[in-house]
Parts: sequence; structure tokens; C-alpha cells
Amino acid sequence: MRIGIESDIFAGRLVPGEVLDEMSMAERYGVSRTPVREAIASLVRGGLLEKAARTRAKVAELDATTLLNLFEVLAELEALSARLAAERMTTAELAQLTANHERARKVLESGEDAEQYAALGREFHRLILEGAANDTLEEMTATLANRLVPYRRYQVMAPGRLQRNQDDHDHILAAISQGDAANAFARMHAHAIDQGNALLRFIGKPERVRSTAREAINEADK
Amino acid sequence: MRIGIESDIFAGRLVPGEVLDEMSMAERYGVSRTPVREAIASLVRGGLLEKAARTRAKVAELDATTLLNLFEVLAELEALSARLAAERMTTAELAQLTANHERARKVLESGEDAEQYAALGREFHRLILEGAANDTLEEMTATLANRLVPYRRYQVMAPGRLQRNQDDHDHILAAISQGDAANAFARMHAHAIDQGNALLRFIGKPERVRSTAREAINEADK
DNA sequence: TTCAGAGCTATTGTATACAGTTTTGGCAAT
DNA sequence: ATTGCCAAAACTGTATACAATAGCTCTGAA
Repeated sequence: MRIGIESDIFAGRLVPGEVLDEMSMAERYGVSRTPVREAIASLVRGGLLEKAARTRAKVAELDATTLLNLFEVLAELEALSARLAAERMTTAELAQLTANHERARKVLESGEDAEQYAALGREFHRLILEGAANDTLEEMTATLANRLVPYRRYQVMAPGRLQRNQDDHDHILAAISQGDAANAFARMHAHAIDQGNALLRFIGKPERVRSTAREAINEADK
Repeated sequence: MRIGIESDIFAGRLVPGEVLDEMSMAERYGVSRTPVREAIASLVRGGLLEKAARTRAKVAELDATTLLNLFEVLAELEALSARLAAERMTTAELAQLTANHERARKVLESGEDAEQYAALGREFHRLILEGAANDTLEEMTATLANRLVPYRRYQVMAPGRLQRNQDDHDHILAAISQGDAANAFARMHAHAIDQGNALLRFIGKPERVRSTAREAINEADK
């Protein structure tokens, strides 16, 4: 149930600012208002929805300030996970991370399938987070990252950005492999801040953002 | 409503491991099951309650590993808030922080009213968090700190710990005042980890913990 | 005595009804 | 055209009913 609304937000079928009324949602998912209300309450706490008392919920809109704040925290947590991963990752986990990175390199070299490359990139971050062996860190980071998902579609892949991303990952993987915790932290932090800035550059330009969003949404609906 | 259950947990009237059934809670607060269920769902997402599908909720129990994980993240976030505070605090905010610290010093010197000193200590941390001017950081840190509240009562104030706490705060305040972000980060990080270790030392000893808990709870009920 | 299993009870999950508040749409006055 | 206000409609918050499931108790056998 919660999954329904959540994945509709992730998939762009519900866009930031869109207002949800409980009865429509209930019909949409074929249930009564009660489970819809619970789903909404849960998503509000997770930051994907906003809601004042006795008003309809709406998909959370992140302004530039909030995005900046979010990335400030996310960068710190991702950097922490890289540091811990450098200290704690098992040989098997490290092998998996290396394999993922290698696969990403091949995808990038041959043709640049941006979508597949992006998926491997998310997996790269997830593997490091897992390697940090800290459930609380995993949860909090996932919560923050989820709040950004509705805006990821705005992130246009400028030429060269993919290669730069790959280079960043190179350095991060190397630091983790060598158990260089301080360096893993620093590299991951810079990388996360960089991603935040790239996203902010687009959010700051409403007209461009909006058209990009439309294309992405139309794409998702096909 | 949510406030009701939450504050009962904070006050120790509901202790970790205690099982809540919806009907009893509904009677307890004089409402129907519906709002109780919503409150429970919300607290589950906040980490104060645990609940599997179709089972009763219970107040979250934190084992040593989880506590360690929690402090690992909390220390990083509090350190981040100190760094940002060093960069961003206004003169007025800094004056307020200094006043708080000074008041705490006086309480410590004259008689050692541990409860009042603890309250001022929490305020010290809150003021720094506020000075960091990052709502997301504030929320996430508060969520983590809330999960620890049920265990704070186990934290016995060993002689000398209060003075050590005051010394830590001295250094943190100095670093923030001077705008020394790196130092503010390091001092706060060490301070938070230290607090975590102090708590863990007690959690690791069940029999001692239990008796301490009882006293604290009886105290709270008076 | 201890363990396993069946049946009963207690409790959760969902639907629905109703009260109270917010929002909307239209009309009048500026 | 724009603003202010009122009534109607829509929507949220809470209570209650019922179905489905979990968990407990009691019986019987090893």
C-alpha cells in the first residue's frame, strides 16, 4: 500500500507539489481511506509528503535552500559510510564493489547507456553503505536519498559528467581498497557535494527544469 | 495524541520492550483505536517503537550494537552541526550559547543540581544545532537523539563526569566562538563519542542497568 | 513433567459512517 | 476587473463494525 504511493512518486506519476486527496487515492489503489491515511502519515514522516493538520497532503517540494541542506547532511553521511567501509568491508564485499565498478566502466566505454550506468552508480553507493555495517546509517541515508528521487529526473547528464563520475568512483574505490579511511571520507564527501551542486544548477532554472521534468515524466508514463 | 505515547516513552512510563496493544492505549488516552494506530505508525517510523505486521507494537529495545551504530551516526551529525555553527552562528546566537554555558558552570559549581545541569546541557546542544541553520540536520539529529531518550535514565552521573562534560563544552564553545570550524567538528565529535561510550558501559551490564532503571522510573512516577 | 496440537480468545487490518473543518464557487460591492 | 463574503460541497479526523490472523490455553500423549 505505502509502496503504491511511494513508487508512484519515485516513478514520477506523482510530482512535487501535486495534491493528494485520500478518497481518490483509495479508489486508485482499490482500498478504503484507512490504509491510505496510514500510508500518507508514514510518507509524511519520511519527508516525501507534506501535510498540515486538516488539509490534504501534497508531494514535498524542495526549494534550493532545502536541497542545499539535504546535500549537506547527505554528503556527510555518505562520506561516513565510505570511511567505515574502508575500515570494515570484507574481501567478498570489496570484490563485489570492484566488479560493479568494472561493469560500470564497460557500460560507459561502450555506447554510454545512461540509464544502466545510473543504476550501476546507485548500486555502487548502496554497496558502500552496506559495507559500512551500520543499519542506522543505512536507514538515515536511504531516507535522505529517497527525498531526492523526485528531483533526480531533473539531473541532466551533461557530456563529460559521466566520465567525471566514473573518475570519482575510481578514487573512492581505491581509497576503500587500501583501507585509507580518511581519503575515502574526503573523496566521497567531495563527490556527494559535487552531485548536489550539479542538481542545484538545474533546480535554479525553473523554465528549464520544468521542460526537463515533463519529458522525463512522459518518458516514464510510456 | 502522538505526543501522548511519545512523552510516556520519554518519561519512562513506557519502557523499552514493553508491549502496547491498541485497545488499551485507546482507553488510556480516551480516544478510539484509529488515532492510536496512526500514532503508533508514526512512532515506528521514528524508531521509538518496533512492530511486525499483524503483531502488537513494542517500545524499541536498543542492544549494544545498535547503540554503537546510533552513536556513530549521531556523533557525525552533531560534529557537523558544530562545524556549521562555527561558520554561521550570529552574534546574538553565540551570546545565547555563551550565556547558557555560563549558567551551567554556575549550577555545577554551586551544589551540582544534576537534573538542572543536564537540562542546560541538552539546551547547549540544541542551540548549536539551531546555529547550524540546517533544518534537515536538525530533524535527523533530533530523531536519533529521541531514540536514545529511553536509555538516558541509565546514564549514571559518575563523579567527575559532570566536570569533564563542562570542560568539553568549554572547548566546543571556544572553537565555535573563534569560527574554528575544523576544531569545533573534532571537539564535538569526540564529546559525542565519549557520551556514547559512557552510556554503553552501563548498557553492557544488565543487572546494574536494571536496578538503575527501576530507581529512575520510580523517581519519574512520583 | 514436558511437548505438540486443536480450538478458542484477543488483537490487528480494513471498511464504513458521521461530525467538524476547510475549500470552493458564486454573488455583490468597490 | 478585483476584492470580500457567504453558502454549499468536499475533505479530513475520529469512532465503530467486522473479517482475518496471531497467540494463548487446555488437553492428551510420550
